[in-house]
Amino acid sequence: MSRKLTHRPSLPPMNALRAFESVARLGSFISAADELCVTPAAISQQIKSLETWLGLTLFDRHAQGVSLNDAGRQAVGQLTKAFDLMGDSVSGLLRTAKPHVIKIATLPSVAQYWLAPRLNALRHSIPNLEISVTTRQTPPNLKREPFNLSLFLTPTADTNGAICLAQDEIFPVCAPELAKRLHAPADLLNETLLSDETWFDDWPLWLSHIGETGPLSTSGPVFSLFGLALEEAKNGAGVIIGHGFLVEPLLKRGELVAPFSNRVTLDQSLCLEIGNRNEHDEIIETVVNILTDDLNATTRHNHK
Amino acid sequence: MSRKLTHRPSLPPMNALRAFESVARLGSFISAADELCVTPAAISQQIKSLETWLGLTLFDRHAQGVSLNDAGRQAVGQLTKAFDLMGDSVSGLLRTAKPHVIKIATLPSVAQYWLAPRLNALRHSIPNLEISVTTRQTPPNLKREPFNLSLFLTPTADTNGAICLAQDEIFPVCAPELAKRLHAPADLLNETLLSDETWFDDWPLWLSHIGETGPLSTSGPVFSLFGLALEEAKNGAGVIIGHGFLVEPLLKRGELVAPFSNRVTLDQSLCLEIGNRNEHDEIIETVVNILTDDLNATTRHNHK
DNA sequence: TCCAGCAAACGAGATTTACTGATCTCTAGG
DNA sequence: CCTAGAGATCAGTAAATCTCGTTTGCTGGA
Repeated sequence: MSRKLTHRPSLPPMNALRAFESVARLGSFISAADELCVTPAAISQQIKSLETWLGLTLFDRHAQGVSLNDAGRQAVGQLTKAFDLMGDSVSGLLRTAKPHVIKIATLPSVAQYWLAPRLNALRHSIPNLEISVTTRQTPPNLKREPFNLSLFLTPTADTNGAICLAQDEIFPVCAPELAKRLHAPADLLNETLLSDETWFDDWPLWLSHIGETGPLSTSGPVFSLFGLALEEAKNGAGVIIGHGFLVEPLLKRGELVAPFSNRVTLDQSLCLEIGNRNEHDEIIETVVNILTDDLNATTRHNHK
Repeated sequence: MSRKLTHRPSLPPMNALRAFESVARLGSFISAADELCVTPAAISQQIKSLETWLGLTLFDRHAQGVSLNDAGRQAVGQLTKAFDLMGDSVSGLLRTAKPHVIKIATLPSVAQYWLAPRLNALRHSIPNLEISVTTRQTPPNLKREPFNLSLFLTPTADTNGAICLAQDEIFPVCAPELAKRLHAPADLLNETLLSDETWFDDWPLWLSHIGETGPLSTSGPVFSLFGLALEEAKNGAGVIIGHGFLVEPLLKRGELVAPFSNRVTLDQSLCLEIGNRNEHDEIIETVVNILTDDLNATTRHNHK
């Protein structure tokens, strides 16, 4: 009945609020766009629609970006709480309804070379376990998105509350065959330098750390996934920068070798973060224990 | 860059969450549809999309409606808090940014006959005051929607925290000319009985309360607004059920008369509710004082 | 001073999402 | 057995949201 006399709902557009919260928290339209998986233009429009609806502006616009104004600063705290609550309620729902499902978010390369070898141990130790692995380039916001675990490279500065599994260490690796031609970094001049989109900067990074500033071209083939590039390297197609925790097993098996001793330690680690959990959630504890077995091999089996 | 490798955002559809929260709180798709100003079909689809996304159901379906299941019950509390927080942050934003704007939500008839005469007093007492009156059929959720005041008929049972301005009292009124023909309720048989959509039940209600169960037809012309019907009554077009707090001034001025002494007191009152406010918000205090002047005429001017 | 580069704004068209209106199902109650 | 009420379903449509290409405004370096 009163449904016909349609009054416009006096609520602001919610998606615009989410966009605002994201921009406010991250500090720029571009980062917010990344987080929400849209273009900055979409963010720009959402913010604009919100400001129009409210009849006031929320950001000061500068040439080099935006910054919250007083009004925006007032609102962001509560909004962040609200969206966190929302995310947490959904996570909680899924945890309770499907306690045997573990959702892990990680980098594609970590999933393939670090996580995959350990999945069998997990399935073996925990009957009925259902593991869902989601690969992405950026870590999820565990307060919002319903993942149980996240496994990403984290700058050493902000490893609070995370379990560090391995310091990140980079160095060139290649097929044993090819390595015979390499005696010093300068020899790389004659080789194909492989790289991938995620770690595109690894070659210049390693070269500059070892003091090599020569004419080495870092413009070899670029693969969309580290895994693809690494397979090529195994086939002898070129040299690639490997990350210690990923290539260690391959080195052990002799499928790859590290032609130089120059390892560069980066200021970041492979870190395991745990999402909000229910009380007495033994499954997640067990999973974490197994994944961290490499770290504290002596304290294994102390779960349950 | 990583913007291109579009991972689907791991968040549930927010509008579906809002629909769910509304249904959970109100207990039915239809009430939720009313609250959100959409059809029940829309709610049904939103709920369904949410349940599909989650991979679990949130309601038990019965023929006569839905009821929350365990999963739904777990989630609703947090979600309600989240949406309340969201609404509150927006309200706070508007209050702070535009402290001189007072938004009032009320019934159309109350706006016209009760509020309008008092607006001048408000404007007169508070310089620069900007009053925005929104009329609708159902009270706003003050935790969510950015109104400063709401003025609606509230059942006596749930007047907690509200200021009751007048008990609701209904009785027939008509033009003085027409009243000459009316000596007892039975005389209404020969008259046109006016009514409006909002208070369509007033005639049967009054008749049954005074013990009149006769053949009186209550099927006179129905106006979409009480105000229109009342104007017709003033013009002598028929008899209408008036609400005491609305027609009192018209009776005083002699534009209408109450032909019978049978007044029926309903179990509801005109109540003023105040939305979340900032500390030290003198303007809203003043407005409330002026609107409640009728009640406590002796304590007036005690604001400031 | 001029130019390159970054971040955001803008506009048009494409796409996705959400809503409506009509129809169908189920069941409690007459 | 029939009816009324609450949902579910479906197809067409309306609305919102997004993308792409371009433009603007500013800044820091040549």
